This record gives sequence, C-alpha cells and structure tokens, in this order.
Amino acid sequence: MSQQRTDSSASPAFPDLPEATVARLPEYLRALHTLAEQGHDTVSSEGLAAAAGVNSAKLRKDLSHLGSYGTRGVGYDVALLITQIEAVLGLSQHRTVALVGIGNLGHALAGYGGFASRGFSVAALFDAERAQVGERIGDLVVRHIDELAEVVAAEGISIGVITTPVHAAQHVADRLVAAGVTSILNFAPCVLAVPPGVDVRKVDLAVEMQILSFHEHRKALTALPVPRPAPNGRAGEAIGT
Amino acid sequence: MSQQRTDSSASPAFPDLPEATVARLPEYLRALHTLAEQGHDTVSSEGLAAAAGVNSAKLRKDLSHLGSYGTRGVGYDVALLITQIEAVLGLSQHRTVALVGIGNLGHALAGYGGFASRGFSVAALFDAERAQVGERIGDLVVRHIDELAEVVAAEGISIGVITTPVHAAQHVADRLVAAGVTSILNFAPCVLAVPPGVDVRKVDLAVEMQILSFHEHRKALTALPVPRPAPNGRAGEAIGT
DNA sequence: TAATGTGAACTAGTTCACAGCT
DNA sequence: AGCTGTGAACTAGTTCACATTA
Repeated sequence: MSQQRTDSSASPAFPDLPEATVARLPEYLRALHTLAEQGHDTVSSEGLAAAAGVNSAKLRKDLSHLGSYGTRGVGYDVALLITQIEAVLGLSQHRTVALVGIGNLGHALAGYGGFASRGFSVAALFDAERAQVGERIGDLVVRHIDELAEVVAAEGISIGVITTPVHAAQHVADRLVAAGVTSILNFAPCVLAVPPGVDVRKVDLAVEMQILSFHEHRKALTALPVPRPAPNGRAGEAIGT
Repeated sequence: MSQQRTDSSASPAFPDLPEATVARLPEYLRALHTLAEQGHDTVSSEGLAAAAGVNSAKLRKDLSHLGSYGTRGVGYDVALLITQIEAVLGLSQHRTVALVGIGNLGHALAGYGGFASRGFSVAALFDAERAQVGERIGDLVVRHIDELAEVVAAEGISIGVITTPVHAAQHVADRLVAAGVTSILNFAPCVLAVPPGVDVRKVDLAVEMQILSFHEHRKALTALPVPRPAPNGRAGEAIGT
C-alpha cells in the first residue's frame, strides 16, 4: 500500500519500523488513551496487548523497535508511551486534512468528531459541483476544487481524503499531487496512479464485506460437510483458538 | 483480524486460501468488473494486475489457488473469472446487511449505493435512540435495536455493521451475536470481544490517517537530514522504485 | 510465440522461550 | 518475583525465473 521506498539508512533517532508494526502503533495509541482515561498510569505488555487486541509477544516486539520504554518487573509508563508513539507517528505536529467530494460519505467524515481527538483536523472541504459549493458544514464552507492548490498551501494541508465517485477520483488525485499533497486516503473503489514519494491508502467498504462474506461462506461449508449427528456437544461451527 | 481457525481439512472444491490472497480477491473482482464494462472479454495477468494495483506474479499465484482458469498464451476469460471469484467469496448468494447506529456515518452508509452493485444489500437499520427510530432513509425505516433478533431472523441478515459511538459498540456486538450474526464490520474505534466462530473486521479512519502521518513524518525527516545544496537535480523527497 | 502455473529462493512477520533487569 | 526485551525457530507471504502448454 505504501508506495515509497527509502534506503535503509535509518537515523538513530528514527529507526525504520517494520510496516506491520507501524500499522499497529495507532491501535496501541488508542488503547493507551483509553487506559489513561481510566486512571492507569502504568500497564503491562499483557494488559496493553489485551486492550489492543494482539498477543503480548507481538506487542513487546513492536515496542522494542521504538526503544526501551518499559520497566522490567513493572510494565510501561502509559503517559510516556503515548508521547513516544505520537512522536514516532508524527502526531506531535497537528496535521490538517482536506476532504474532496462532499457527497454522502464526505458529509459524514466532515462531521465526524473522531479526528480532532486523534491528531487531525479537517481544514477544508472541496467539491466540483456548483450545487455543493458554498454549503456550510460545521464551521467550514465547501469550496470549489479549483481553489485546491491555493488552500493546500495556505492551510498547510498534509493529507488529502478522496470521497468522490470513482470516475472523478484519479483526476482529484492528480490535482492533490499537483498541489503538493503527498499522502492520500482514497475511499473511491479504484486504483490511483501517483508519482513515487506519494503514499496512498485505500479504504473500500465493499472489500471488507466481501472478505467477511468469504469467511461466512467458509463457515457454512465447513459446518455442513461433516454433519455429525451430534452425539455429544454441538456439531459444526468454526473452532476457536 | 479474522478470529476463527479451522483445521486444514479443505474440501477439494474449497481449498483454504491464504488470508492475504482472500484479502486481494475482492480487488481483482472489482478490476474484472471494470474490464468487463470496457468490453474486454479476456485479460492477461499483466493487465489484470495493473488494474488491481499488484504485480503480475502475485496475481498469478493468487489465482492459481483457485484452480486453473487461465489459458496459456492468451490470458484469463474475464466473465469466467468473475464467476469463479464470486463463487469463492460466497457472493453467489446475495448477502444482506444490518446497520446499527444511525449517526453521521450510519446515514452515509445507509445511503451508499456501492453495496448493491457488489453483492450486498442493506436490509435493516437500527438505533437505540428514540429520536432516530422511525426515520426514513431511502426505502428503509430505522428500527429500535430491541427488534434486532427478530429482524435478523426474518431477513436472514448475515453481516452486522456497527457505526455506533465507542461506548455502545460492545453491547451492540453482543446483541448481534446473540441474534445469530457471525460476521461483524466494526467502525467504532475499540476492540470487540466475540465468541470463537464470529469474525470481526475493523475499519478505523483515524488509524489509516495515522499510518499516513507516519510516512509523511518520515518523508520530512529523510528529506531534511541530508540537505544537499542541490548541485544538480532536486534534493530530498523519498525515492521511488 | 505468448502467457500461465509453479517450484525454489527469498523476505517479512510471528511466536517461543528465556536471559536479564528492577 | 515479575515483566521486559530479544535471539532463535518458525510460519506466512512475495518474488523470481522457467518449464509447460495452448
């Protein structure tokens, strides 16, 4: 998914983490915030792992890549770990987001409160349709896509979110890139072509459902073929750990 | 993410695919539909791989797990491959979805047209707040969560989508499970506890952004530390393939 | 000849299990 | 005593490169 590649000369202060680890850090961060709210100021790898939905060995290995922020016999300092993870993820500087495509989904994301609390603020909304332009959502007004470059520069936008229909997505991506945006979150169900150095992540709801469908289908198939007459206990249904 | 595990006794008609392959099949399917619309009735691994945003070796290996549906020297029959992938994903039977939590995001998903075209239909909407219940969205009316079990049975719901606030998510998951739902797509930023045999997938928009933020941060750090005075060519910016 | 299907080599990610701190 | 941090073993996933087949 990540499309850039850098040479392996990691600065000592900034080791390049395994991609799988990077993908889990936000989850740890979320879990840590929850724990902090609940008043914990220290947590064991076991405890944090449970809160984040992974096993403790994986968690310890992940955190070890950041350096040694735990205390043997005790656990991790919650506040310290939050600070460290936020630093690594680059959340110390508050990041601003531009949303392009103010349809159903765009509206929902524009109004979503969950971003601000997690290091992001939606700083601008864009659409190509005159009908949408000028509409007020929260404390933002939808602007025309032609103003993109200007606003990206003015607001220091660092992430572009595409919530347009498929047919417009590539065009919007091109304009975002031209405006200097180097990170894109794409909700349109299509592959975007972007130059090297630009990162694209894709969220496709139908894909998620189809993956679930596969497992649902498999459960149905594996439950039936061996329809033991249930002499003892319940037959069928996939087996847990 | 998938939480069920089955023994490796795969029926010959239903090999158990690598999880990574399963996660890509929906993308191939989408690409194939696009190609079909454009009038292609055959496509090479190279062509399909490009359309799906992967490399061709990976694509061929993935498809080889399904069986031999290609023709050497020619490529893959688009229509045939669509049929096969849909069969494997269990999309031959149209799946119905229940959406719980009709806030911002729930509204957007309820109104999203992209599901029907990809094998799913939203068959019911639920909320716990009296304020929402009774509201009409598209051709559905929001029902109270207490009707969940009844409707799941009546409509043969196979997937539950949670778009409630965090604090309600676990409770809703419990009720979905109690109602017999064994696949859940969770948009609430928390880990859900579910019994074995129930699959949960999570979509967290803030997590996606934080991953982008990490790479953005890294680009900034790797671009600066070696600020060559640009004797020839542009300095900085992550290097492409 | 052109493109699939696949063993073999390689790379990334996970889990184990325990040494080493506090 | 308890919990982290980590080498080592293992497992999953990717890529290569080519034999095979239409």
